[in-house]
Amino acid sequence: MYTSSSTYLERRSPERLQPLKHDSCALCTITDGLDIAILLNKDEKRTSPLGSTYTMGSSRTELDRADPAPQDRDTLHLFSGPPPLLSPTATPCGPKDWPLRTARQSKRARVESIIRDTAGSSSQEPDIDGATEDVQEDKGPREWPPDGIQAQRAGRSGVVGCWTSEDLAIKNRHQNMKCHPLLKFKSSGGLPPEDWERDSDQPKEETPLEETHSFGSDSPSKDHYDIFTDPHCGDGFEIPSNRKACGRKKARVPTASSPQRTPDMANALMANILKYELSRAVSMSIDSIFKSMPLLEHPPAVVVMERSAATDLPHRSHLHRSRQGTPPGTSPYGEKVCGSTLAEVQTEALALVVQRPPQARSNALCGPHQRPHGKQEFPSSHRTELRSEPQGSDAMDPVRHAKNTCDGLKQEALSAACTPGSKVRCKVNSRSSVRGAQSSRHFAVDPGFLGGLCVPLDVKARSDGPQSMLMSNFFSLNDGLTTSHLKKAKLMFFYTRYPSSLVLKTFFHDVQFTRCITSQLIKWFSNFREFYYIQMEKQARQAVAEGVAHAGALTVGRESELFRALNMHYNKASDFQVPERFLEVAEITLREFYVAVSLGKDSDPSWKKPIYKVICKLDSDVPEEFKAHYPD
DNA sequence: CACTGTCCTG
DNA sequence: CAGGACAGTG
Repeated sequence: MYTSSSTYLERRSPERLQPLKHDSCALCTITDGLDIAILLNKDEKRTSPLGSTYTMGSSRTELDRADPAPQDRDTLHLFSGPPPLLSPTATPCGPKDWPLRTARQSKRARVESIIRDTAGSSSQEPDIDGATEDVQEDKGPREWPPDGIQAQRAGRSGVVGCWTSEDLAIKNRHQNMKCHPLLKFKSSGGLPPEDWERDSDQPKEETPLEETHSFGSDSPSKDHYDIFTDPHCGDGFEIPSNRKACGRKKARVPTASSPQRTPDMANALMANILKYELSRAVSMSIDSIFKSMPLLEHPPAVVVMERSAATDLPHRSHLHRSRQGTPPGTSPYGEKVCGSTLAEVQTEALALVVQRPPQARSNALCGPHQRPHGKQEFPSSHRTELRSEPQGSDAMDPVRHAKNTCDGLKQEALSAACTPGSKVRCKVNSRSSVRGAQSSRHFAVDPGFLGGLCVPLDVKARSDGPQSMLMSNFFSLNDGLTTSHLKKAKLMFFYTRYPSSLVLKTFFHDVQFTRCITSQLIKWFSNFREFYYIQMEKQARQAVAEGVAHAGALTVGRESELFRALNMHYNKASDFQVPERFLEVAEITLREFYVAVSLGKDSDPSWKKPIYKVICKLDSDVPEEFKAHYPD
């Protein structure tokens, strides 16, 4: 759930850092949580502005504020994930001889700080909350960053406008604080990253993904005090891989003056804090999930929502981009996400939302397949196979319903998905739709799931994980043509070689007819015709070459070579009883070609056109059965 | 100009 | 089977 959110930031952060690395001014423009770590890191290098992270946390308890450590940890933890930029061999960000021992000391110091603060230890400013105390307390090794920098950041990032009155009140009480870095989260997403952060701060919350990529693997315990150096942080600009660790590590150097407290007290306090943070994190993550739900419910709105995505929850905007063909490894912000893929980022969350037991899924969406079949052209021996395809039109009903609820704008958006950039999309659609099945380079997605969901072929082929699976399910359900559609089209070809768009819409009523879909269907039939005419011409030339006396001598029977070729192409499984009429039409076509060839008309570049004209008049009505089901 | 169909190519 | 170029049509 929220893990993905935090992971998102974690993955992203290194990228955001990149440009900053060499340009300290860039700090001013950063609007998400990253700069916090940067600031902390940088500041800590000189001295550390710990405690600053607290003052503005208006929603936090006094206890929280009293101790900068947890907050600090949280903040830094934002970058504790498996940054793609980090190599497994990343060197520690701090001195190599900073061992876990130091970490324990830091922990201890933090707890002590909590105790001290809650006990109402002295402060130079009586009405000041813990943050200031912390500042005072850590005054030795830490300093506030130059006011100029903070003010600059505040100004440029527009953070000030986001301050709550309480924040401001607190701010006013702290002359040293020009701006609280954490406030920036308010302008960058609504969900305080520290909350996501906190989530992942709990070892239990760590996803397998994070574990595999845990660059802090040196310490299996996921101790956040592990120290790593981002290889991209040159010149001592250290970005903790376990970023929080890095920053915190330095920040939390215990002071010699730290009073000793009993471990029991510390534990109790820590437990309380933990409890509080946990419950808060859970509720926040639930909120974030619900915030992103509308997206899933109204797929066509994607384009419309795109604009706001940038200012929305990061993982949400991320979804948009992924869906819109953002090249793999490119973040919604156009940055390369080195190493990790965005798909990975979303994997857990989406899997949680979508995955259900195959059967339940199938039933839920598609329902029992009801085939109003008459015998007609369908041999009973194949009835089972035909019925087995759960992609009845019923299956699409939910989608159609959803579509119907869309307003014009959304319809337009959906249409747009197939127009301007549509070519790309269409390509993906049909191209992979046919080949995807065979192309095993596509990924392991529960086939039962996809089939049960009546997911378009392209989706099946493209699915490179639960992420794209979810995307596609909601986005493409009604704009993709499936193999079943293709098969149906081929069988329809036995009746109509030149279907009108009305016929297409009638018999493919379960797909959202965009221009893209329409032309794809038209293209299909065009291809069918192409093959058909090629076979006819080939056969006619062969007849001419064989010295067939007259056209009447040419017949097309079910045993003929010509018919076999055609049947193999349009009815590969031979599970469809080809209508007699088709044999007649084929015969007529063959004779037309024979006559033309034998008369030497083929010297005319457009000699086939008259034939086409004849053939297009031979179309017959497509049986009603084709409206009802997929002959797959 | 948009759409459709054919032809060629991959 | 799809994409692209091209031509014909309304």
